[in-house]
Amino acid sequence: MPRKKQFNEEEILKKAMELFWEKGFHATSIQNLVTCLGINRASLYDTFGGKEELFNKVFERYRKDGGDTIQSTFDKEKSVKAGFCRLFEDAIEKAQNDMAQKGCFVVNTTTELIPGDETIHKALRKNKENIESIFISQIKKGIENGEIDASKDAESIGHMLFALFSGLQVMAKVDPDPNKLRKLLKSGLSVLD
Amino acid sequence: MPRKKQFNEEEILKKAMELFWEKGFHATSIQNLVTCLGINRASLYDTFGGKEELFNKVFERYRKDGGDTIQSTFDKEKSVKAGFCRLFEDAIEKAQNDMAQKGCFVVNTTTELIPGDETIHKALRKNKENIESIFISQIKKGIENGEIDASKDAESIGHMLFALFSGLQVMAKVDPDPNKLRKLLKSGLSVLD
DNA sequence: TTTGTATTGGAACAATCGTTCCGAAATATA
DNA sequence: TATATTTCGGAACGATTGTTCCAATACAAA
Repeated sequence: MPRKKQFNEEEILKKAMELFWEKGFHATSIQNLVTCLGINRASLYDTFGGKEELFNKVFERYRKDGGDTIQSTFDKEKSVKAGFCRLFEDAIEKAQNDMAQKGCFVVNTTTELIPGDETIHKALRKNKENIESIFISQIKKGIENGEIDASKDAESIGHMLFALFSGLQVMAKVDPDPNKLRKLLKSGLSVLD
Repeated sequence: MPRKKQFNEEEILKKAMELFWEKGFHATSIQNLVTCLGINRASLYDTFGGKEELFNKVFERYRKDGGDTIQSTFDKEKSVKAGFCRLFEDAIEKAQNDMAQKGCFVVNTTTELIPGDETIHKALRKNKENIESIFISQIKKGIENGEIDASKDAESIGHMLFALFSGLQVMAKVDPDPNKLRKLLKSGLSVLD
């Protein structure tokens, strides 16, 4: 009986993500969304609830995808160091190809929505713990392998590389010059040697 | 003949900075400013021009003060390594004492106002070059001193420590736990050894 | 005290904010 | 084809946005 949806929900979420990612939460208006997504104002509210709910849904998507991507990046590489290298190289390449200089959606949201939004804060804390624990277990794996010196402290390096990863995303917004970013990367990953 | 200003312009700018710093540009309304600054709406426009001009003025202040503080931090310490250590320790302590978890105004502005705002973009690029050049010249000084191994690449490490510094400010918003931050710092500064 | 300028509170501006509602159009099932 | 249900376009909501203007007030200098 019911009429079919005339839009692909996945594609709409993708477009919404792009917009929120580029402009941030507060600077993105419903009118922006309606125009950009190409769906009706009423449909937006019927399907997604409202601006805040849409943002949360979109953000959770990005966050989850990001975590999975990081894990699979390590899985694809045959050494721990190569994994970290690939991870950072990918980020640099993405920054280089991103004409809008959107940076990282997670980092942008961190600085925009904390303090104030407890939902986002909780999600970000979870995200941090998730990625850091991936980093740390990789480093531990490397130590067991003999690939990384056993005198290293996996936790310290894990936290440090997470901070460096975040910082790289900030820097890429100001100056995405791949040469500087690669230099930075080389120095940063030297802590594993 | 003219009546004296009934408010201290310096204090007003300080309060405005606090507000923009905590909430960001877009989430701060003129009404917020009027209420928080305690001055009249008309006075705000007469004295500072408007929201954007006020923000730019406030931001430029923060940026300049920040750069000067960093330079004087190095000047006060007797070794290069101690300088970097003090710089990061100070940032950690500030994050710890900042109940509002505002983070760093420059980092927040970077992620909120780029892309789109060319004025801010230019100021941020200048800021980055300024601080990086301080970092790099300190490292070079350390190499000449013999304090830092001559095989190190000053520029690479300079870029890297700037990124780490930015990343630390992002992390501090999510989880300002000083223990983790100090661990991170220890690993990060080990690139100088 | 008078004069001249600045600041003040508050009204008012058009524009936009996020959100809601409704009648018309569309379409999968019966 | 008839029915049920949803999406659609668009108007409209009250609230708030950044900004401007004005008459009243306050105060330093003449």
